[in-house]
Amino acid sequence: MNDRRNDSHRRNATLRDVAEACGLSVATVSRYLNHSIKLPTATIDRIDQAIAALRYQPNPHARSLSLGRSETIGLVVPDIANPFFGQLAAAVDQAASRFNLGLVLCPSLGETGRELDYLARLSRRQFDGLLFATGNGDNPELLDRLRDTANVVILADAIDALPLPGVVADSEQGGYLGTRHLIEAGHSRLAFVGGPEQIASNRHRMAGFRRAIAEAGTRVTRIVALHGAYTIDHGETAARQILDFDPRPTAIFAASDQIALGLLTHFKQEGIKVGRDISVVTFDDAGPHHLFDPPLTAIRQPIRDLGHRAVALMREIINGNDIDRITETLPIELIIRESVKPPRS
Amino acid sequence: MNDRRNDSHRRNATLRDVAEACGLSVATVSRYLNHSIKLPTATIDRIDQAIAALRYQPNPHARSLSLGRSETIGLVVPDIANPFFGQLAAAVDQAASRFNLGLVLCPSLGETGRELDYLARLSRRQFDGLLFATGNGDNPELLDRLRDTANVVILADAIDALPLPGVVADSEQGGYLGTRHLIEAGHSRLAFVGGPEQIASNRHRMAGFRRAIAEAGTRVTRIVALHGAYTIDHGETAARQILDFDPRPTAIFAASDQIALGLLTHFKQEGIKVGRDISVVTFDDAGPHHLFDPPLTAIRQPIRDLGHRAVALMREIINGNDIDRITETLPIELIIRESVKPPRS
DNA sequence: CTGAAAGCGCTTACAG
DNA sequence: CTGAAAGCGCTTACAG
Repeated sequence: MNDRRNDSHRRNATLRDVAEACGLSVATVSRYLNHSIKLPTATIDRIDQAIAALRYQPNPHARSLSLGRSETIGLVVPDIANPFFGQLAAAVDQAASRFNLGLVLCPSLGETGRELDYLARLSRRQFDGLLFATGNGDNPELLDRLRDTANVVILADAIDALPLPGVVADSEQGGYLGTRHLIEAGHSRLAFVGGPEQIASNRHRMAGFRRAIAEAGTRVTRIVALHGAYTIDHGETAARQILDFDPRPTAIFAASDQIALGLLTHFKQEGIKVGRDISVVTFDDAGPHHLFDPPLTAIRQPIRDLGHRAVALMREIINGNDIDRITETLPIELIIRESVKPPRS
Repeated sequence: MNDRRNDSHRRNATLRDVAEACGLSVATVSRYLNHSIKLPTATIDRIDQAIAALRYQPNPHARSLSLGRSETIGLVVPDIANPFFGQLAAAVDQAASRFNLGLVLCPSLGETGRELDYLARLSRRQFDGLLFATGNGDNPELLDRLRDTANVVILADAIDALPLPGVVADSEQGGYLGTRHLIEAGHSRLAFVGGPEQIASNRHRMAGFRRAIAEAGTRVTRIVALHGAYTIDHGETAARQILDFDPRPTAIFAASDQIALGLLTHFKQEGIKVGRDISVVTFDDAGPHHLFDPPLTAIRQPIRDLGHRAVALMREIINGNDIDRITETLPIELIIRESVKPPRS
């Protein structure tokens, strides 16, 4: 016993150490720590002193094992190096830490395998809940697992096929506003460069694109849609294709920042000047677009609100409150900069 | 007992469930799973089938509690929304997952309190190791804790005061190369806009800046150094101050991308054209700088290598191999774009 | 080689 | 109100 005591500055102190140190049972100290007991202030002081002296901190594994929950949520994102997800992660972290919820980042690289793995860890209660941003909402296996998994909230990219709680930006309205802006500038040949054709965010952005075009009637004479992935590579490829069309589209709606980056990179390489030679609006607006040449007009996602709202929803779920299994839509905003100009006749 | 069996499709299966299912003891199954036993193939098949049928997966909390380690490392970064750290996190994740190490992101917001908290969790074995990127390397309390904490590797920002294993970019050489580039373009009035004055990365970048100037002899006639923080705000403030100097510096070395972003934002606002009116080189190069107006000349950090090397070091440490408690320096690269031009006479 | 049992450090239903 | 004890689901030293 003395041995245990003596090297307790080496080992981490356990609940038992502090209980012994103040002549109480571990049960009492545990209850005190979990606020499920009222104690005389003298006792409280003794405990607090022992805790301070021993630098006691609860072992999270033991606690989680016993409790069957971890007080931690996970955030799965396709690519943490993408500033949109970086900013989203920062927003989620801020909200989570306000509620004393741990946050672990779960990068999926867009791989369904990794996503399923995170779901499995959820069911092992390694996480109490999972905030799920995925571009694989059309994958049957993933849908299957998602269907009978509780404590998931969809984030950033809707999954239409399933009634799941979630928060996303208003992609349809974003597609609409951006495209209308293009049309109002006088463009009649439009290109939509999108992500994976079947996933909700892409379909919604495309739907908004279509709505603006329908509204414009005969003013729009030509449309091309190039679906693919929300990546720089796809943007570059699409840029190449667009330059080859005859007649060439004069304005592009890029369904994500990464796509726009690819577009701009290729145009720059080819000496095509955005604004003057071709107009572009992007979606997300998670980059320093005001410093671009030219400054990039964009549909801005409400990143902070998305993150905060998702955490709020998750808290409701974890606390056992009933919640609508529908995904909420947050408003987007058109940020007009200088990448959209009238077409040169 | 039958009860347990019957609802085992509801509960998560435990090791005991699979042991019962194939008529073995939990000890044997556990040993099999941990590769510390040779079994007849018939038995192996039985176990594998039971595992598959019950969809068994080990409970990570139980495992960690029993083992006293978590097979997880943490990455503490000041700001996950900063693309430099986002890209660093992606690199670390890639390396960690290659070794089947879990990674949890620990955003510190630059707060020492949070950093100490992560260190405490490390000593509770919530992490087996911590990759530590901090701008608080001059904080005495943090230094104290770091001194007697094992399993920490310093990342991205050196801590000179302590002999700790780590990996950083060659800030001194970066400061030198960037500044020499400015001087070679013909500038004689130079400004250094840095981060916190006392931290290693800033001092090293400043030292490189000084070395280039010393080397230039009398060609450089005026120097101003504006230390502060690696933030956009500081960049904006510094830009304002620089414009007020008389005579005004004609070239700026920005010690981080965030600082450069602030600089450029203010200059743009004021109608000062970078390249023409003032030259700028940035440090980090984690943004789409080739698309800026003008494209930003930069010192590029070897982000991927930093992340990979840090994980490799951590593995050595975790595996108990002796490792030098020195921080390694990785080479940087000068990326010449168009934000540095000769001064207008 | 295999199994029964102790132990990891908590929480909490159950008795007193 | 408080404590002894069981239990969370693993791993592994110790016996057989």
